[in-house]
Amino acid sequence: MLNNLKECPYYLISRVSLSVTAALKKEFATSGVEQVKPAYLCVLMSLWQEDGLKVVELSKKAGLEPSTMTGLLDRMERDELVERMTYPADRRVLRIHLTKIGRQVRDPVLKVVDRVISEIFAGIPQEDISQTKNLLRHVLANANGEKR
Amino acid sequence: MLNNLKECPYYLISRVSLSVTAALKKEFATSGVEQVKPAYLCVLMSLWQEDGLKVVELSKKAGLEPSTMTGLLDRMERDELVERMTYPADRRVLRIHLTKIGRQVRDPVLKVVDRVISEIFAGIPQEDISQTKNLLRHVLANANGEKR
DNA sequence: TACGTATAATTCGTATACGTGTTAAAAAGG
DNA sequence: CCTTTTTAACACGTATACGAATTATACGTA
Repeated sequence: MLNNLKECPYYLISRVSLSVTAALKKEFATSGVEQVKPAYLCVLMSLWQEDGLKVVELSKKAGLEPSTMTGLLDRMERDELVERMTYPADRRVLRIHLTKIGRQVRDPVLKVVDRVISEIFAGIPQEDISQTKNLLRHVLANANGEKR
Repeated sequence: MLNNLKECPYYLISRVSLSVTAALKKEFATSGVEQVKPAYLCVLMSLWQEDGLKVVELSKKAGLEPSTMTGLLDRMERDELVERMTYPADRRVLRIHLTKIGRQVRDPVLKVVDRVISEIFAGIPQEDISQTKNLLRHVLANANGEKR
């Protein structure tokens, strides 16, 4: 039975997630992309690959609930990174499009992400990082598969 | 340059953290410990080891800001798991004590945590889990060490 | 075509976390 | 002592996330 916080994988994963979020937030704020927040990343990366996705498609890719995506898009629209556009072929749907700024921040944002990730993994062999990424993907598969 | 969400370690870690949180929440709710929320764990585990800690000590152990701990303790007090007690020797300090319920939930809560963790890591060799835990501890050390 | 069902997006209430600023009390330094 | 600094806890505003309920629209079927 677990009784030490530092031995608890849940504690470790949560702490790392919060630490990386804090590091990204700080770096965005001081790297000329002040309007970008860590949570925006999953939307931006999806739209840089394919612009004009629906809210449902974005939530699916990001692994977030649609209701969470609504608030995220509100803030991203306020920060002039995306726009919601109506879709006449299905009037329930909104297509999310990058603004000019949303396209322009791509390179600096990806540079920040690369820098933060390499700092956070400093001194850890690439092989270990790959193995951990595989383990995390396995865990996600467990979590999603066992829900049904 | 990263351009695929599934390759991004930050995405993987965040998703796993949220998945485990959701699984714990659901299991607590259906295992006779309805009043326990995943975020309470870091406080409960600290107090089960040593009751009567100060707010600052709890935040330090949990890796959370004191202002976050205030809200957490508000909810835990509302849910009758802990009480704030004044400390005459230093009137700025509040000592956090487990209630009777707070002590009673220990076994069922730890059982839920064990169960959820073993489900989430199903099919993954113990050795890989240990290696990942080491990597995460290393990452946390990087994150904390480089702040100064 | 009309009705029931499904889907897209949102709203609302709650939980969790941060950072800044505030207040009270203790500690330190002259 | 008295002033300055530090410390403990909290208040407040904001960001992020969930789930249940709601609204508008589309779809399937009788």
